[in-house]
Amino acid sequence: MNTPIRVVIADDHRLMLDGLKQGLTSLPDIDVVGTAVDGTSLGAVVAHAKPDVLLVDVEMPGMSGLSAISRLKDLPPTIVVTMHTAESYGKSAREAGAVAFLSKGLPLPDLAAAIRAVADGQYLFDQDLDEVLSGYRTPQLSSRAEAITERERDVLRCLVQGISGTEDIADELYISQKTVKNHLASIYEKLSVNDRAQAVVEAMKLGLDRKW
Amino acid sequence: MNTPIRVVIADDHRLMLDGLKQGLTSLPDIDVVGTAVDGTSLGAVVAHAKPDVLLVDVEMPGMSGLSAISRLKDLPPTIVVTMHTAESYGKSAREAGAVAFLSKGLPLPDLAAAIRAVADGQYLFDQDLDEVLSGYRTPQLSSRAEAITERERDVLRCLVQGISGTEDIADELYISQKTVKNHLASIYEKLSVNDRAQAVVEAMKLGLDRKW
DNA sequence: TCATCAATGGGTCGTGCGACCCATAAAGGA
DNA sequence: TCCTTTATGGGTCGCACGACCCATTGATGA
Repeated sequence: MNTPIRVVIADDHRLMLDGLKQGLTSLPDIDVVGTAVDGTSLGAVVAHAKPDVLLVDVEMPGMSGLSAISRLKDLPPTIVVTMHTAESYGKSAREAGAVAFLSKGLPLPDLAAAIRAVADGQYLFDQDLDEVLSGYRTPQLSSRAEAITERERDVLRCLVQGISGTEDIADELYISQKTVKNHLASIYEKLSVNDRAQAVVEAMKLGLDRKW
Repeated sequence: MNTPIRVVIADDHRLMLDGLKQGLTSLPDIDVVGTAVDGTSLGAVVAHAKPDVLLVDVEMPGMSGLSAISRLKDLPPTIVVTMHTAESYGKSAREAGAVAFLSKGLPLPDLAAAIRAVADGQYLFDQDLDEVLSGYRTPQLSSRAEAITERERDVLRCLVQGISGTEDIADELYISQKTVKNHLASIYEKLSVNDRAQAVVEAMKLGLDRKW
């Protein structure tokens, strides 16, 4: 199972910070491991959380996002975001050590893609963002989840929707009860669980309920 | 069960919009039923989604948030948010028909509290925000969920954590297997389900996994 | 004072569930 | 060509689960 990408977010607007944190954490392959509301505390947070990717707002009171990251040594791959669409900060962001420069006008899934991209070593300064991001749009599911076949997913979806009885699932999918049991047995093995309740928990943790 | 509060959000920054949407939707008592990225489309969205509460950013290109809402008739209780801490827009917001004016520096849980407050008929313009919000901090759980007792929640928490066997739960909580079964039976009745898998699903839908 | 409810516990009964054995048809890659 | 995987199905067995019945303690409130 690919370990999730560890991200630290810095933004002085708590609403933005909390929203991003929530939105990114809900993705199965991204973990928000720390946050900062100003430039001065950022160093300590990064040193402690050891993120794979750093996400910083340019506009911050006191120390700006750019001076904050240029002051860090051992800077992880860093994405700088701004409210302005203008590329005014683009050059300075690069000079400060950032590997990506994005607008806050971007949809959240694109930011997620950008995080995956920079975690993968990409640089994102140019205009053809879409081209680079397209390769990173789908959340990387863990290997265990990938092993779940189409039909097994159907069964799992029934469980997550509250259809838990063998007979109910069989009726829902137009197959025999025995086949349902066979699929469940495969699911249990692949998810390392041993009953329906645990399967539901694992399915939700892996994000299998959100991507279909 | 109290129906969730229906909210429409308008913000030109997609990152903020998507983040807020995600963060608010994850609350058990709030539903985001529509979004707009500019002032012009807001009217149509509100007319279609019929929200209980409207959340609007002041700073938006084209038509500002304020002129957008002042143009609406049948305006639902409206919260205006701004990036600036300054109360510069406060008066204009009131004049435009808003019932609350908040900074984006607010933590997300406070925004959620504010939404509950205005849905309840409160006005939020003054400085003693904390006092008003304090009464709305905890998400209003549905009546069914409220009926779940302390000990039953312990059992439910075990389930959500993947401890599903009767004996395992009994060991975890230092009680007999019989007591576990009794608690489970009560849970099933209160949640209108009939096995552990369905109980897990319901617990997560009601947000019982996030508030303890 | 008395009733109610939460939490703890007992027992019994039937069946649904999970673990194991197996087979067959179709599809797809080596 | 053959082997692997997927989806479909059969059977058996033992135990755990859920549905009922019940009691005792302590707290809380009418």
